[in-house]
Amino acid sequence: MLDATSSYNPMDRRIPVDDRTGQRIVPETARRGDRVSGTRYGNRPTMKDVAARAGVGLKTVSRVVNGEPGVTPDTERRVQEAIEALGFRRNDSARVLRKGRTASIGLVLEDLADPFYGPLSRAVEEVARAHGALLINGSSAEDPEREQELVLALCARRVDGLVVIPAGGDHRYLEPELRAGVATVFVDRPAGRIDADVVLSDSFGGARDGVAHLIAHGHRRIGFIGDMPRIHTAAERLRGYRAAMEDAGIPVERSWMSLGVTDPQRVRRAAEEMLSGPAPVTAIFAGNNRVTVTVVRVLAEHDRPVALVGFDDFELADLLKPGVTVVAQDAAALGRTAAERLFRQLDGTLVTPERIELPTRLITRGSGELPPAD
Amino acid sequence: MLDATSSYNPMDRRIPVDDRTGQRIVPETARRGDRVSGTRYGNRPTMKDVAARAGVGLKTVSRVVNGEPGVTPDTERRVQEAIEALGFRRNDSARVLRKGRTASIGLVLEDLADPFYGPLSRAVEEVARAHGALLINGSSAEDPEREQELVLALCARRVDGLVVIPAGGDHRYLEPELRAGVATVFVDRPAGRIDADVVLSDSFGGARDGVAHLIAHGHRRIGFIGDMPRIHTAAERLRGYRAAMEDAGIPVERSWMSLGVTDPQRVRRAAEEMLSGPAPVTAIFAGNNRVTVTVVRVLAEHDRPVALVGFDDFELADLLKPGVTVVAQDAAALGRTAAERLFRQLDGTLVTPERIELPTRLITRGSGELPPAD
DNA sequence: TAGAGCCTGGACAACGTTGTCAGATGCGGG
DNA sequence: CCCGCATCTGACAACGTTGTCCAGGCTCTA
Repeated sequence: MLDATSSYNPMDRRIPVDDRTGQRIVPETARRGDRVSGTRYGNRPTMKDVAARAGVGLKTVSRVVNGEPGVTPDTERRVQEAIEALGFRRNDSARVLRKGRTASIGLVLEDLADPFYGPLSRAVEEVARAHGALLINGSSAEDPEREQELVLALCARRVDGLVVIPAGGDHRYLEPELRAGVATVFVDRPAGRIDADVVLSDSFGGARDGVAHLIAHGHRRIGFIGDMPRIHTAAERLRGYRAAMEDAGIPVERSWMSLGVTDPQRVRRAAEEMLSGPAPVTAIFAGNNRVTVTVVRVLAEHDRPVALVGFDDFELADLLKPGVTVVAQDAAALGRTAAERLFRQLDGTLVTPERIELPTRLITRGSGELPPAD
Repeated sequence: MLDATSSYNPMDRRIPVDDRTGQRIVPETARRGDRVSGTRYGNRPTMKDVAARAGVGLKTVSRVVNGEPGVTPDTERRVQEAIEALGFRRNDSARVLRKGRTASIGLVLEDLADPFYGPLSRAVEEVARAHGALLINGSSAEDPEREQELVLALCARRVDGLVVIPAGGDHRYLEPELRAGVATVFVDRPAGRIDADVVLSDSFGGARDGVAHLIAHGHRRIGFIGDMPRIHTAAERLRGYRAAMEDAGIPVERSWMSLGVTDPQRVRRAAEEMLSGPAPVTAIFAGNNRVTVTVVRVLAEHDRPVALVGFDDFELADLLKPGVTVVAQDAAALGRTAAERLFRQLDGTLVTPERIELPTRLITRGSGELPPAD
């Protein structure tokens, strides 16, 4: 774990006590009375300070800061000078308290470092920016509790809206928030036990098409490696795999499927098992990005050519030998669509929650077109 | 551009006016007087509402919410029930206003979608989390004005600290913020005209080592493709290139260097030019991630083998044929180090600004060890 | 049984901003 | 010269929370 034993504990619930004496430490605010030339010592100038310096009223400063009409150019100049001189910056917390809106939206995703979420996050940010809002984001690390913790922290900060890539399966804890008017859109996976907007990729259709592609190239023994079925996308992709196999009248063997496998070592083992034995698979369908990459590594060490189709595109997939055929989903489009719906909720254009599925696209690059090496 | 003509304009400076009638629209707050069973209609319950429902005083609710001592179990239970029933969530804006700290830090980087910044961002987030703080981030898109806009917006929201990957070269606009006690750390590139903490990779040393590596493998005509020298890292890497060449006594020809080139098409053209003509380069040093990838693409189409070393590692570099030799920097370490310094500033452990350089690591994978094909 | 001391709970002000409203100022016309 | 009007300005309350401080009720002891 990370070290967090510092004295910076903004949300600390304990009363600070001096280690040696056991005395209560004098809280910061008690020391703040001292004034140095009009501004609180060690603190930021307020509109009041600006007003005093410019020799005008408080509200006049407010008007200048917000570009409201009704201030003579001369007064405005004096105020501007005072602002400049003091380095005044409006306190948006106070503003929010008064106005009710924060002009910020929250994004909760699984892991910012995952290349799939980078573009998604960026797309959400761009839409937010176009609406004058800032983006606060957090990674749930695929942990439902951490997701809830994050979401509630964002709500406590009164974000105007939430874009959530759910880790958990039960989002009833959001009900009071929805009632309070927090716009909410779920992305990539549907919300659990709650009626809300959802924007998804067509995981089922994409996986079915990808597997059908392998079947069309003559494969019958096709492996599937994917995440835990409790994750909606993983379950849907598995369903797509099964559907394609069933459509082709191929009974699926137990040993061809590896579920809930996600870390490289286990993926590696799973792939190696499928590829050994008396009747090894001749093709593999990889349920996501990370799995695909690991499988590529395994296949690179493998002598017999094995076909591969992966769900989700990745950089350089075209440069590998052979290029990796993938079912591509558009992460940026997911983010953009979700954010746009969010802001339409906020301006009242949107009322009824909907479920939107974005199509996927099969990109053939070679690995998915290899014939079975029986 | 993105559509932003909605009625959601939280930071709008104009007074809302009805399009057709020209009448001023009644502002939200004017409608909020209506009360429904104790809570503001369409609004969130406050501690006052909880207090009323639980039949206790306001401060008692505050105590329960913050886990402060001095509340009988029975009272606490009643308050908890009221909180539950009303779906109360503490308003952190008000809290901030009162306490002075927001428990959030801002991160301004170039582009969240860039694979280099994902891990960096995540590392900052983890440290923040360990300190109970949330992360707000924004992309500057390498635009100094947008950087400043973002930073100031974050300051207005009173983030406790800032981690900035600077796009601009002049950060004097941050002076009032620093004076006001906003902890600030610059990452990846140094701050301009201001005295602040900086955490960098050793771009100069890394580039010098990378180029020296090529020289050690017999190359003398070595190309350099990098970003605009106004970007500090780009300038440093160029300096490293020149230093290595000079150390080896190789005079650098003008045509070997391509600066300020960053989009794929121009990188492609630059690489092709270096590789043609009477005395083409036999090796290329790529100044960053994106350049490296594009050069790999060009070389893949090229018949004669050309050695390549890239600055900054990327996923799958090992899987290409040949594997790409890189000077790796640790993005996560950059983020972690920066964030840790930030919180040490916040708890007062750290006072004097410092410049920290993190070492790079040469990872040989094949492309950098190719002999010159003279 | 009275008084000291502790524990619990609540009234109140303050944080920095914005909306309301009324007062001040200046100008032109009667 | 004074009134009316428009324009500009400022006093004040409110937003929801937390820190301070005091009151009232309890227990314990002399």
